[in-house]
Amino acid sequence: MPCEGHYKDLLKGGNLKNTRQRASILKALENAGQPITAEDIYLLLKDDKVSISLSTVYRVLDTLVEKGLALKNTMTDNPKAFYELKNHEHRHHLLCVGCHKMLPVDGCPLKDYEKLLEEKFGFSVKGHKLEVFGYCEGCREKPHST
Amino acid sequence: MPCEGHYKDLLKGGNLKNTRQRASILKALENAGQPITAEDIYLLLKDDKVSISLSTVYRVLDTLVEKGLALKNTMTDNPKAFYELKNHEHRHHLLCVGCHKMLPVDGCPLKDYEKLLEEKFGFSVKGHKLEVFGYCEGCREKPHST
DNA sequence: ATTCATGCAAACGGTTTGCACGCAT
DNA sequence: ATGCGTGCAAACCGTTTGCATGAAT
Repeated sequence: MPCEGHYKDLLKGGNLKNTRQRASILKALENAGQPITAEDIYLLLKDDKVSISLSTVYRVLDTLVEKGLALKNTMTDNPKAFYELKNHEHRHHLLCVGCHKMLPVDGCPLKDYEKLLEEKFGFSVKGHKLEVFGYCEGCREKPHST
Repeated sequence: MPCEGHYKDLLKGGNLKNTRQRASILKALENAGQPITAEDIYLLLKDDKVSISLSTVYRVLDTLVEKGLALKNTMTDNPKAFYELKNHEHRHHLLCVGCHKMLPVDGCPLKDYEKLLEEKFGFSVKGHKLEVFGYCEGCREKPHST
């Protein structure tokens, strides 16, 4: 349960001025607890009576990613980028193509694979993106419900 | 070494008219042997004196994907979509962030993982996208060459 | 002859950018 | 006081679409 100053420190660590917009975006990302889009953030903050512009959201997110405080992701067949805080454990998400929910899964199946790539191909792995899609438990029983 | 009629059959199988543009796009995808963008195809065909428009390239690619003849992929930090023929073995690519080459890797580390997801979460996996990035053998020795 | 594919140009949508103003330091 | 951050509106760029023409069946 982080206090408000929490965001302040995060920002200071990146040599970033502690503005209301930036702190609000960090808070929104943290509250979400899963990847959300720039527009999501924009609307969340509007609801919260935080005055902000969409371009600022994009600029702040870019900065956070650049400073290593956040992660950016895109998924095929959705032009919008998703952002998440780089706080929590490394994890992936299952995308239900029925209800479009994202199911977080802790742990990562790729650790050994990356080691193998280093050894076999001399490829120095810096990161990866994994997108698994299919039907969640609820939707697999009624796959034509949409 | 497929003959020209090869493409014709592919198209017929999808109830698609056998046009010069479609056959050329299929050929370009096959020649490439790795994921390429719509613009890549457009330029390749222009060089080859095949008259075609960019929108046709997009429309044909969409159709091919829809018919299951091709795969579409997007990578974070590159807004362009990549397309490849769905001919060959399932495989992934290593993206070098130094020289931006794509290194194909046969095989897939996710088979067991997908089985696990089915069992543990009741999630019916339909497919996945994997993007591994880092430095290739050539670039890891001179990572600041760009 | 009919239906489907193509080319062109204009629209679209998410993201980026230039510039003037405002706020954190 | 200074420099970085923000808002606005316009630009950007990959992609999509409407419509009239053209080609495959």
